[in-house]
Amino acid sequence: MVRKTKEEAEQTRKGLIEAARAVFHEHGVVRSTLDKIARTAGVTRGAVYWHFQNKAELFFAMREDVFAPMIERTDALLFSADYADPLDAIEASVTEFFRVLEDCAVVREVFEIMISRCEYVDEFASVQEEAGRPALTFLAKIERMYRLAAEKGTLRSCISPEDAARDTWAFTSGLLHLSLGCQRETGLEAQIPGMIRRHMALRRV
Amino acid sequence: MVRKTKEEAEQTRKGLIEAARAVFHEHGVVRSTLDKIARTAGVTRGAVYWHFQNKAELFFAMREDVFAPMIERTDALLFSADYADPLDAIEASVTEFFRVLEDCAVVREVFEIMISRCEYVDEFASVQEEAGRPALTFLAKIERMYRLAAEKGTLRSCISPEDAARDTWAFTSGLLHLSLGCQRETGLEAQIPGMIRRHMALRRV
DNA sequence: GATTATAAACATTCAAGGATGTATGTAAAA
DNA sequence: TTTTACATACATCCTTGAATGTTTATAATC
Repeated sequence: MVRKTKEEAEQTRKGLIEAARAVFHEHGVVRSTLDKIARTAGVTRGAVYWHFQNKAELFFAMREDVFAPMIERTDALLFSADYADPLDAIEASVTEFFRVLEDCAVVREVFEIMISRCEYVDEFASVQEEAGRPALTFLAKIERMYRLAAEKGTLRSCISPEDAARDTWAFTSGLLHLSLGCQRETGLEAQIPGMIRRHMALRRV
Repeated sequence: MVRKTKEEAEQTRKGLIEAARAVFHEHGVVRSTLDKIARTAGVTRGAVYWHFQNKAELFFAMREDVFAPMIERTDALLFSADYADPLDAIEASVTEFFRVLEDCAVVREVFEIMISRCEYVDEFASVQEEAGRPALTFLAKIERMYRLAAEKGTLRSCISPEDAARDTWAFTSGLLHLSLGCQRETGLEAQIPGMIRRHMALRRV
């Protein structure tokens, strides 16, 4: 079987990304060989080298596949006009993020790979920078929302929007790392929505 | 040169741990070969296999070398009798943790390796669990302190000690990951003490 | 509408270079 | 003398990148 149609080729590509996710998740990025990924996808290394330059590019593709929709989804809530109080928007956005993380195995796997199954050196050093960018823009976004809340008077006056944003920023990052990194099977997931709610409650008037 | 004295042998062991730290930090754990580590320490792989069973054991030793003193140090502050208010003890302990992290390159390197240069699969899967244990006990410890604060009346009554502890837990973890993982060179380090202070201020009466 | 040239979409093979674990050698400390 | 604390050598096994082979979808041509 050679020379597939465009749709079939696209299927192969998707299959490789899926396989990469599974293999990366099981063996870690460095120990995952292109051969194993290819075999998992039911093809050979030739297919990998056709669709991607190398392992790093395959990794990027796998990541982008999940990251972009995730950001779009949470941003939609964060900037939704449905919430009169910006604090509600922040709470909804963060809650949704962790809901997807728990409900969608694909998303969770990719985040688990990024957090505890990839060594950010050499070709992958840039991944860390790129992964850090969404984190930085997230900070900027919630800072904006906190400022809005301050103007509307729903943020407690003893807290500056900048401080509130940084605190929530660290809180969210920690929650992500704790829930995926080390605290599996401790029932943390079930507590996350409550933790978020009470975190936000701390800064409401 | 063969058959060193016990002290010299111990020096070799220390040297191997130091070399491992440097090489792990530069190339990531998986891509670090025992040969490279040995050469960096000025010995051969024979020495590595004499002192350690394999790479994993060397990794454990490197980690323990830094972790244990770190925990001891922060616990000393957390449980110090010098602070009348348990919230002050928590603040001092966490602040000290990040101070050491910034001041001590060795400690920072080990944490950086643990956070972004190691793939937690196979032989290293257990490392993640072990690394998660200090995190869990930290939660238990600050929960105890928050409870004490509640009894003393220095914790705001609208927050339960459990909630306060979990929030601080996530905050601390996030701070650690943000400062080491992705937000280098953004001046975050300089803001950390202030962030901790204001985080704690949020829950003081 | 049939033919044909082109290039897409892989499979296979090759060359080269490590890495690990173990086995063995060895000189000095104890 | 016996261990210790390594160094050296060996066997095995992988992995990657590139080169080359193969078949067929597809577009251009007639």
